[in-house]
Amino acid sequence: MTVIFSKKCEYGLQAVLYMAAKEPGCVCPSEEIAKKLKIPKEFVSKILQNLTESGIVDSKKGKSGGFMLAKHPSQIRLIDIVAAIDGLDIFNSCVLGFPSCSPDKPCPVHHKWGELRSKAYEMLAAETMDKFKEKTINKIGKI
Amino acid sequence: MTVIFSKKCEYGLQAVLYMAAKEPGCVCPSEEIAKKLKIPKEFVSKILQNLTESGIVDSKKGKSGGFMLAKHPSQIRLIDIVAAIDGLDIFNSCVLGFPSCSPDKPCPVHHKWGELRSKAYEMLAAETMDKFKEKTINKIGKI
DNA sequence: CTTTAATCAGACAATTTAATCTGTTTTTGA
DNA sequence: TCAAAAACAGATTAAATTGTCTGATTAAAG
Repeated sequence: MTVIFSKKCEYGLQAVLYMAAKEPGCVCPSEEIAKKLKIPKEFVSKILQNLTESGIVDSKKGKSGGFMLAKHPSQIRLIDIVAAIDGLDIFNSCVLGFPSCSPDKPCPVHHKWGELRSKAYEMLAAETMDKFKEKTINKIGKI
Repeated sequence: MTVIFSKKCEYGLQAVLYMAAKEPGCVCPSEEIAKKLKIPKEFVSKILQNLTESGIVDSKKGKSGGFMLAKHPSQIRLIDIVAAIDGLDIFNSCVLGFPSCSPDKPCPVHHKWGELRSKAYEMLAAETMDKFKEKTINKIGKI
């Protein structure tokens, strides 16, 4: 099997995209998010608690509580979620699994892979949540 | 955590690169490969058995036996190893984990990510083992 | 004030992946 | 022929990831 992001990270990205697609400041209980995205409720709840610690999400306890974005969607980048959940190791470690792969000890694909990786990073760092509102609504309607 | 290839696949790529860097037709016992690459012997042995079934590697049992490449290094692409071990799902499934992501049901990053993914595929499909001989020798000397 | 619905905290279970172990078969070479 | 060294097969263990459960705490609303 091959993975880019962990399930945690995938769900985290989905959940934040979901919240960003709703009215700003809107409070979403984890159950709503879980149902709409068809993912486990307790799991998404845990993940959003993590993102709360990272300052990306805010939470409100008690009845009519739930989660909401802590910042305007235009201030949240895809890479912020990835960094908070999976970390940024993938953008530094060797794709072939060689130890201490670096410019002076490069693995055979160091340069070529590095280019792709940089492009991926740049993409994730350039795109903010506000750009995806319409696309997210569209996709979630079709799950 | 984030992963591109599984450990199996990483070790498989390393082992094939190692064999491709040696004299053509050279027989390598798994112990030698494991020691040089500093990876578990039994594990690499298992992986090379898999690659034998896929026709990328050949094996010779008994004393002075071991593994060797089944084809000339110029006929083995990086993507062949990936396909044999991890499969090519990563190049088809949604990076955000959305179900049935496709051109008519695209996820928010479908297009942008698709471009990067295609570039990665093309790279892995273009590069053959013979291109890496020198770089591999260099890297393994520094592990 | 009590019920209800939510986060939160932490333990637990299940699954997958990674790694190890044990033993068998095969082949070479002394 | 026999011992050594290898692949091969399959079971087992270990670790990480994913998912579930239980209960505590908090806050709103009747």
